[in-house]
Amino acid sequence: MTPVTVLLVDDHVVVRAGLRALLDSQPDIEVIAEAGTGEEAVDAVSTCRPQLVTMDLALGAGIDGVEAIRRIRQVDRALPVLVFTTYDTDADVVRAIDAGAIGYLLKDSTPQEIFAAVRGAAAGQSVLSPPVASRLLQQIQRPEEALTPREAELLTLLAKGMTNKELGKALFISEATVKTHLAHIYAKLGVDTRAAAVSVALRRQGIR
Amino acid sequence: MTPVTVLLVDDHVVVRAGLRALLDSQPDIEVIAEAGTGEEAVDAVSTCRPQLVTMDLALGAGIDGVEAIRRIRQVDRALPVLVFTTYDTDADVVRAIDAGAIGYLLKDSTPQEIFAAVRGAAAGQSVLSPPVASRLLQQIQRPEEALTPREAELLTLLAKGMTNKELGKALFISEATVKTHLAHIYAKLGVDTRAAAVSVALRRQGIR
DNA sequence: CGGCAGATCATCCGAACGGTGGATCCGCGA
DNA sequence: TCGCGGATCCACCGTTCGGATGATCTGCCG
Repeated sequence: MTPVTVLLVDDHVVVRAGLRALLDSQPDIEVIAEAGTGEEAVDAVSTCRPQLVTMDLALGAGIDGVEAIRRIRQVDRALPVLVFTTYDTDADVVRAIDAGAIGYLLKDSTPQEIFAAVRGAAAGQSVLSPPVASRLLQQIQRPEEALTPREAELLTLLAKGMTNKELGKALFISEATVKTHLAHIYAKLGVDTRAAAVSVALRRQGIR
Repeated sequence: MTPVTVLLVDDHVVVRAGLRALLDSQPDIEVIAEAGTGEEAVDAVSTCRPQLVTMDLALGAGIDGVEAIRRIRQVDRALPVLVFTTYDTDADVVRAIDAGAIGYLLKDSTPQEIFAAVRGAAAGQSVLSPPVASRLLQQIQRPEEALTPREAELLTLLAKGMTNKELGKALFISEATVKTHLAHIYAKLGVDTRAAAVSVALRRQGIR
């Protein structure tokens, strides 16, 4: 039988080299291309026609991993994309799955887990790292903690240290509305000050 | 001539495999051992006697990279340790250099930079990734931005979302003193709200 | 010894914030 | 069609915060 052909996408040469070394050690898996940016990845999908893509979410320059997934799936909706990244923040996982990723693997996975994930994803099965899976379950089990898009938007700006007045101008809403959103955010996050909310926000949604 | 013998320390199998693949492609460099935790690394230094150690700072379980560097240098003060990590937060760089690292390399470095760094470090030369170097220079050129220990302490607690009153009780000082410290912190960080200060604090000192 | 930096405390005041309790509008699904 | 959740808005009120300013005490370095 022919091996599964894989395209690696990661901006770190070292990670690409490592994944290639690991995957090529398996007779039924073959890395046929690498890409260091999202743009390269989209091109490589067209030219190399891999059967599976592994995708880092943080890609340094250019479009990010989520956007790359989206574009790849515009080119080939059947092509499974397996996210392979370091962090499993709530927002990242949801955004990646939303963009069409078939699985979400953490970089500290064991080789066995990685092989199984690649084979599973190539066969069309969803694969999630255990920590990611439990996170998602939590998210589902506690929907009351899920911020609305507008609240998340506000929280992001809040994390920049903006005042209510500035938030209002930035979002084209009144200061009163800002305060209403903030009150909702505080309730959902279990805090009662903007400083604490910023703290939670930066931990949750990763760093910027 | 005999190649430089290297011990790789990183909790990610993929990264170890990648570095090994890269370094072993060079005739004058030879990876002789790998370690996934700080404790393993210290043991491996004794048993394998490498001429150079590459060290990730985030090691998952057990002691962290900085502590590992410290212990390795207790075993062999002449053994150069090259930090090889993803992030270059101010605090990390300073702590690693302080612990005795001879260089600080970022994981998104090119293979050429990595080879040069390994050869340089093995020869006893200090090597810093350009972004890291510029950061350190900034730190030195703007000592006025350096927070006093007390201010840093306060900032850490502030990042937990505490109010002035709570900060005062936690640090056994009056609320007035808290405000004085905060004013100094704001001036040094170039912000004027506690939320913005928290934001800066979390970026600077890494997370947690 | 004299000064300087750090830590401590104080007071005052206007601005910003957080809590409470409303209100309207819209779209979506039961 | 009738809710319900999301987004928007408003007013009131007490608390907190940030800025300005000045003061004392300590330890250290020249």
